[in-house]
Amino acid sequence: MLISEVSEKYGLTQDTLRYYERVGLIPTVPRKPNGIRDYDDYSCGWVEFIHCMRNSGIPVEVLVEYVHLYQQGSKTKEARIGLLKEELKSLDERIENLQATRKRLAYKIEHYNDFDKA
Amino acid sequence: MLISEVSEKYGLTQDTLRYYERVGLIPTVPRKPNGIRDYDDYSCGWVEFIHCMRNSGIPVEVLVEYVHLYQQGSKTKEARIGLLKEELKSLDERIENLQATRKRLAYKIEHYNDFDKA
DNA sequence: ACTTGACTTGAAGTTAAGACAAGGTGATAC
DNA sequence: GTATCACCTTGTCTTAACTTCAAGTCAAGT
Repeated sequence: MLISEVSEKYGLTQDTLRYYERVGLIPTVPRKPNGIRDYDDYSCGWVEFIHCMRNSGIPVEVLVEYVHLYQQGSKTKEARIGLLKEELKSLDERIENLQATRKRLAYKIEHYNDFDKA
Repeated sequence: MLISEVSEKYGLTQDTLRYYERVGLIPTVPRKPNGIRDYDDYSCGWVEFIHCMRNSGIPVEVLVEYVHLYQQGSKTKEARIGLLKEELKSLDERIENLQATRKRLAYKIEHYNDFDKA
C-alpha cells in the first residue's frame, strides 16, 4: 500500500505519516527496492492505533516509548501494560474534567439571562 | 487582591495571569495608584471562568472573542450564547471521542495477552 | 542609605506537533 | 527522449500558548 493510500484511508497527511515513522511512533515501514514505502497490514495496524491514541491527546513522546518497548520484545510486556494503564487513568481524569466543564457550560447557557457575569 | 494571591488561589502563574490580561482573555484588571494590579471580585470571577474553560481546552482565541463580545454590551448577548453553544457542541464531540478511545484502551489492556499486535 | 522582594512593561524564547519547501530519483505517458 | 508524476530525504517554518528575560519602579525592613 502506498503512502498516498494510507493517507487517504486514515485521514493523515503524508507528511504526518512520514513524521510518525521518523520519530518512532510507528515501526519502520517496509520499502520497495526503489525506496518507496509499502505499507503492509502490520504497518497499517500501527497507523490506525497511533492515530486513535493521538486523536485522544496522548502525547507523541509516550507513544514513542510504547513502540520502543514493544520492539524490545515480550520481556517488556508488563512495562507496556503499565504504560497503557497510566494513560487510561489520565484519560479518565480528562474525561471527568471535561464533563464537569460541559455541565457548567450547559448551565451557563441555560441560565444566561440570569447573570450578567461570568 | 494582589496577583500573587490570585495566582495562589486559582493555580495559575502570575505570568499566565498577566498574559491572559494582555491578550484580552480577561478584562483589564484595576490598578492601584502605583500601577500594581488589584483584582476585585469581578476580575476574580473572570479568572475563575477562563481558567475552567481553558482547562477544558477551549482555545484562547475563542475566549478572547467571547470577552470582546461581552464588552460590547447586551446587544451581543445572542452572539455570546451562540458562541457558547458552539463550544458546548465541540466539547460533546471531544468527550465522545475520548470515551471511545478510553473503551478501546481498556479493552486492549484487558486482553493484552491475546494479541501481540496493535 | 541600602538591600530585598513583589510588582511593572515589552520583547524574545520555548515546546509540541506537525506543515512546508527544496532538490532529487525512478517509472510511466506521450 | 523528455515531461510528468508520485515518491524520496533533509532541513527549515509555523502555530498555540505560554514562559522567560531585561530593565525598571516602588514599598518595606535593617
